[in-house]
Amino acid sequence: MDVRTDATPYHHGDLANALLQAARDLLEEGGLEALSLRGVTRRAGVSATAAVPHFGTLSGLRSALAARGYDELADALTRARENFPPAELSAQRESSGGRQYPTAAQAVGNAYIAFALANPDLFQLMFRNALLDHDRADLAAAAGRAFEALRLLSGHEVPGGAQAARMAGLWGRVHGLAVLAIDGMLGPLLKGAESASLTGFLQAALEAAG
Amino acid sequence: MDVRTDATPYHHGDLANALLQAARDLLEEGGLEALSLRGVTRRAGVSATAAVPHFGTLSGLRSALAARGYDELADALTRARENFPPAELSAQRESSGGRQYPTAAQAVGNAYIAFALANPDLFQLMFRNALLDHDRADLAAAAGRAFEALRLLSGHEVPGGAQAARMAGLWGRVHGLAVLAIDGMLGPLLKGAESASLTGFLQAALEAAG
DNA sequence: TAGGCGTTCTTTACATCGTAAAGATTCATG
DNA sequence: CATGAATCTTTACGATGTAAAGAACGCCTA
Repeated sequence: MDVRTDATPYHHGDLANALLQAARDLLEEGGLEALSLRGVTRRAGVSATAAVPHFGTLSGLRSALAARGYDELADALTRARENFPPAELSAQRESSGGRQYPTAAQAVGNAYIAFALANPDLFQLMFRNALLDHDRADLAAAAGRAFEALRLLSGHEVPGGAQAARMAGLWGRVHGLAVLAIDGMLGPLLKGAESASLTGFLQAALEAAG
Repeated sequence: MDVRTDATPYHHGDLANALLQAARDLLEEGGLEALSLRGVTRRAGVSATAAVPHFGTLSGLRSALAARGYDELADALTRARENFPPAELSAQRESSGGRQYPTAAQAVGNAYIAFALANPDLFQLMFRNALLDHDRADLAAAAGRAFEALRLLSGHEVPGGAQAARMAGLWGRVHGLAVLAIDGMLGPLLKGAESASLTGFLQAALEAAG
């Protein structure tokens, strides 16, 4: 017997997206520990197990969220590369004959760090493979896109098989600075630095020679 | 009325250490998610809440474990610096006049990465500040020791306020490579590299110029 | 258009977890 | 030897992930 008299219909219509949005909110508000299936469904106003048909387990929800993160990261990296050089620098570049590709690669690195700082908890989730299910097709596809875009970190090719090691070195540096900054580990170093702003300090750290 | 007739005494004697050892075992076996207060006490053969007098909450247990990790990391870094140069290289160093400090700094970086690869889950725990309680004196002290030892990453001083940025750059590179390797992110890059071994690849990535 | 089926969502249930509180036991200190 | 502090157990409670069964809905087909 149909006893539903209130306005909310039995079927939500777009519950998967609503749950993902709620999950992202919870993640931003309380970090990874605050991301729970029950919390997500509670915020979306549905029953405690309503996420099961869409994501299965908690790891499924996390993976769907991480997939979105990888999509956004891939977009941010390719956008940083395509929008380079910025308009205000094109005149200078033409006159001085400065190298375009290296600084374009720097712009990609800056975009990587900017994404991490803008979405710290999502970024951490994306790189905790133990919490994710890489068998999910959407996650594997999005991560692949991001890794492909990551090659823009390297501005120029390098002879021999050293290209992979070079990529890893560049990636390691931007990734390490990103996670150290997210976890608040750079506080003491930042205090003894010239630039008071975190992004300025990270910029200097990126440019400092090894 | 005393009804205890079995051999196990009511007081354990060294439960704190036993719990920490059990915690470390659980961490190595099942990762961060497997580290639970109840699991630790279960493995130690005591009641479910026996850890409370020693560590308080779960975050307290994690912090005590992380403190041990920082102690070990500090030891590993200082040992790597003090044991440099290795005996087989001292003759070459004297004859060629090679720079000692930069390669000693490399040895410190290698020790950092070696520690992370040898204790992946402990390493991850140490750098997740949201899970730790830095008000605990032992954790703050051990972390301070490790950060002090970390300065050995920089082989020589640098003029002006750029020293902090240089330190961050060096730290970021070794830390980033360590966490990327731990999370299995370097697989695709490793496949297209010369050296098949992970440590050899990381070595090449460290030396690759930016 | 009516019936049936798969999907979506709810309800119920259960094991496990962190943690608080109170009691039992032992140690230490006077 | 007595008293209090520290250690450990027992009990209890709310929250979580997940499994299973049932209700409501959309859709496809006869």
